[in-house]
Amino acid sequence: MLSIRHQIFIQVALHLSFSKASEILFISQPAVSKHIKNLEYEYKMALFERKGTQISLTPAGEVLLKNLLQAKEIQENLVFEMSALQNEADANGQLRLGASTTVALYVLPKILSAFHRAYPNIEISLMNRNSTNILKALIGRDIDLGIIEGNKSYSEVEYSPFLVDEIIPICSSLSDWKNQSPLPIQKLKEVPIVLREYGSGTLATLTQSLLKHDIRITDLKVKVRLGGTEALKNFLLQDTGLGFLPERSVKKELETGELYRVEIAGLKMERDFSFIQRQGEDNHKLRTIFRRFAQQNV
Amino acid sequence: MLSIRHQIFIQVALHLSFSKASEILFISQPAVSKHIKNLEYEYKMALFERKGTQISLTPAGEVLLKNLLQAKEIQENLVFEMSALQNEADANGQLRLGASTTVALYVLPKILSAFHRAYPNIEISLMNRNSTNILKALIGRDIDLGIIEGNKSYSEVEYSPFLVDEIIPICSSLSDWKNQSPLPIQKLKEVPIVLREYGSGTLATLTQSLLKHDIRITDLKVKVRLGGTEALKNFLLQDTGLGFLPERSVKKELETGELYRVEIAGLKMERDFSFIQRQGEDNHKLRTIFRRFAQQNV
DNA sequence: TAAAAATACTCCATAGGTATTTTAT
DNA sequence: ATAAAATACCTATGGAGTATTTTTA
Repeated sequence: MLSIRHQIFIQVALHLSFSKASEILFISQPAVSKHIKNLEYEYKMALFERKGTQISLTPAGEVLLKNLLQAKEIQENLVFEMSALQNEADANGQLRLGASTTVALYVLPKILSAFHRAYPNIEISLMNRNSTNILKALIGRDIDLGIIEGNKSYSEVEYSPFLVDEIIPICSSLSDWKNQSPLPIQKLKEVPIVLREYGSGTLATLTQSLLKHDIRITDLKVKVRLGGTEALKNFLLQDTGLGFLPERSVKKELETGELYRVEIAGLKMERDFSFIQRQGEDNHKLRTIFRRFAQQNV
Repeated sequence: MLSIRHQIFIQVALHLSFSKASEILFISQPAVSKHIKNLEYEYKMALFERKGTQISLTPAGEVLLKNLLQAKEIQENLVFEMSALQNEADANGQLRLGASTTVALYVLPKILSAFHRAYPNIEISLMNRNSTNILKALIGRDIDLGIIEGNKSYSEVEYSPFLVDEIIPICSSLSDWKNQSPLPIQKLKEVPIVLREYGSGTLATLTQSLLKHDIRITDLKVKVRLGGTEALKNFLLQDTGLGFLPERSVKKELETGELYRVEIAGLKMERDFSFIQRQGEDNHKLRTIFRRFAQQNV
């Protein structure tokens, strides 16, 4: 849809290199030079500043890039819609997802597998970072669709709800706390606790929920702090302490009986996950289809 | 920005004719045929149905057109932004406006003249219809920016406020009602009145305002009904009756003393005019600039 | 002196033309 | 018979290549 010339410009502008662009596009470097020169003649303006071996965008180049990236979004959608018309299974396109750990590890694998069966020609990539970095990656156009905690309605971003994740108290089936369930909430202060590291979303939710019962993290007998859901899970499997984990991350272990869900009266820990995409890009059919598919297959 | 091929497709799809498109684009009809054929080969789908001498879009053609029109919006914006970078006065583009009578006749001329002085290379066209038809023209993409009464927040359309128009009671300077000002509102029922035709916005506002004082149009002694503001104004200049007109339409006549503003206690008649543009097309710089310019130069 | 962009030149694919045929009303 | 699109065939521009030079860090 976009003229070859403008497609070439986009790559040069994104990589700030004529030769890098030529490699990506599988054409020669002089061809790239010529196209950019033609564009500069066409617009009667320099699009790049040549500073020795480095190049950078001029203001005109920035304006051009901004508009072309918008058009490129439409082009990608067009590719998808046209290919999908022939046959759903032939639908063609690429989707760059980003999600924070719980979703990326325990929710998406099943969904992605089913989605891939339904649309085998869609290339999906998944980035796994914390919410802040997913947001950055979205704004920086490194991903097309993100799934993060909360929905703080950032002005550059559109939110749509995905799922509610429950954090539950867990102990090993060997642990004594299994028999003491349900546990009165104030009793928590006497139990040896295993926690996630500072900065984890799971820990933040736990902190929030306990505060409602006037309990602070510092009131707890914290035995050890572990980085990552899996590490914590594996620790609990070997230990007698009590830990807090997303229900989805221990589904299998609860079924096999390796881990046990301890009831704590009145303690409900939930966090919302939402889809995010860049403002004004809601006419992108593949993203909409993926969102609906995910919402229906959680 | 769009490849030549797709630009040609757009024209064929909009006019549903290969030869019409060839005329518009100043190329031969066989060239058009070839390009469409190539596109159909590229997408591996028919884009047009050939039914004898007529052609129509296939579903695939519809999808392609929809996406390309979105991209064309961006292309037009790009042309404007790039040309404006060189020099504001060189800014290049076209703007198709639509407005209802009061605005088109009494507000826009001054603004358009000033705007043309500031941006001599922008082609402006102005369509003058009633609010409903302006809305239709906007949705049908015959205009880019409209100015209509009210702001009923139609889902396909974005509103932004422009100005408040006051409707005032008017009589000729020869008329006796000039001396009876201010007039008690109930006295209106005894005054010979000249009204606009059914369906006019001015009449609707008048009807609304009188209803607040429990006065119906049928309570008035309506002498004559006239189609159009100018007709009504010219009639009043020759007559002794009382009429209602937008203040902006009689500004000059009030200054010269040919017409006179009758005060009616407690009767305030106002209507809001708003800019309208298609949803999601707010990144169109020329339209934004024109809106701001107009708002500052009312 | 090495890395990146620009220049020079060559070649061929394709956008565009004219003339003509096909198709459906 | 006429209007519109398709086909055939020709031309020339411009997009792409290789080889080489220029530039500057």
